[in-house]
Amino acid sequence: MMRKEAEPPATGSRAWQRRQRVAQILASAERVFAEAGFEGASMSALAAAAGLPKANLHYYFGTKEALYTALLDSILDLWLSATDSIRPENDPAEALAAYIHAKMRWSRTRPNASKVFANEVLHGAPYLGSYLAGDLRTLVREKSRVLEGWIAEGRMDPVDPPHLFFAIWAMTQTYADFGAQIRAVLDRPDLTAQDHARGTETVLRLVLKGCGLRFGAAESPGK
Amino acid sequence: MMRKEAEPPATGSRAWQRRQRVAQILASAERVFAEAGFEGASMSALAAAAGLPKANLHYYFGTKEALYTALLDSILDLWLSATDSIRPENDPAEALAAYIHAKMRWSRTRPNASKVFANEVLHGAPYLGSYLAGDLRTLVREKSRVLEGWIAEGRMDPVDPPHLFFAIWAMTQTYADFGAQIRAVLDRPDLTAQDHARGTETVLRLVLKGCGLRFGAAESPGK
DNA sequence: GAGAAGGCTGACCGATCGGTCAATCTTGTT
DNA sequence: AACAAGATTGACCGATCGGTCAGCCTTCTC
Repeated sequence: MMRKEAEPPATGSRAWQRRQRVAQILASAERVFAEAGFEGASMSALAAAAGLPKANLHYYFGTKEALYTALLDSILDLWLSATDSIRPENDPAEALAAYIHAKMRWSRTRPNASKVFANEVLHGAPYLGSYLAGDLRTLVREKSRVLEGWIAEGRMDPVDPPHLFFAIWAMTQTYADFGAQIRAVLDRPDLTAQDHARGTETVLRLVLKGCGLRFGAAESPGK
Repeated sequence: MMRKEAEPPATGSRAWQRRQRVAQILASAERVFAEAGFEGASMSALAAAAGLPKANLHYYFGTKEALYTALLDSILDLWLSATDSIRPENDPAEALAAYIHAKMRWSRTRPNASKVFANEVLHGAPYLGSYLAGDLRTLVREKSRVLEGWIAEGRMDPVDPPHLFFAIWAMTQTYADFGAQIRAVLDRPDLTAQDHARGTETVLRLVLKGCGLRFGAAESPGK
């Protein structure tokens, strides 16, 4: 649950190589955990996906649980980074639109990360629980206060801020988490750029108009 | 994927007892599969939850996979039953509101069923795939045509119908599937009736206003 | 009330699970 | 060149997995 950057080790050094290996294992593990879930992903499958012997994963992470939580930890950073646009001095419509765009982009570019997160929460968040009740709750309260400010100033309709966040998370992440269902219904082997554009436009429309804000076509911000 | 009602067997008869047992096993299996996923739910755990010896489950269902697909099958009926209100002769606002209410009610009363379904889709719908590409796709096309009719008549804004369905599914089911996250953020051991009311109101607001339809408070249908 | 059929279950099976470890190889330091 | 520390791996472990089966019990039929 901690983030630390600091002293980047010299390229090629021992510590650097170690980080490379760890990153390589986490990248392939993200795919396996997304497809199979925590219980369904076996250490041998994770090892095969990483192109390494099973014992090597245990050398780096100790246990399957530790590998999983390390992966979750790396995914969490992505989850929070998109709310930056929601600040009191910004325009509500532009801020929410930027947030939605960021979330939709994340679903398109990192669907497996989204699925790992979704799977964790779906099964009761046994490892993420304390984080959800901690950092995330704090973040939502903070951003909710911004929305309440906008509402009090008459800049948007009185939408319940936490529930608005739940709705935005749900609508944007569904394109990653439930991509199989969307692909099946739309009859596509993969979602096209146009599908994503239409999805983004639909989410923008519901949220912006739902909050009493202006909504032009996807990329025309004018009134 | 088939539905059959026909000849209800006499109470107390052999066939009747068998159905009772099957229903009892499916009910407890729904809970276990929802909490642990397909791979995470062991036959011994399923047996313990049902209060029966493991071999008894195999007697009724043969394999774990058969038990799982039987459960999925029983859940699917619920999934489709709520779209009845979306018919050309109905009022768009009332029809969508009824649909959303039905979906929200389902999330509150049958969260485990929703989770089992979500877990299946999340991991690529290996068992439901053909259903999603069959019955569900057909249903969405049919209902989308109704929405397109309303749009053509100027009775609602030009929202992309399939994506509107994706959004509604996502927003309503999130209260079941990601309930752990919502409870954590709201700091509740369980969601209250008021939480659900606020969630319902938020979804109604986004969808109705997003579609250019009237939206009064939750239960006041007036202009 | 005897036989058949269906319901039930303890004991067991091979396969696979997550994890361990000693031996070996590679790399950095001196 | 010699040594230490880190990295790698095949072989192996006990536990648990899904599944099987022979035998017992209960219930219905005639």
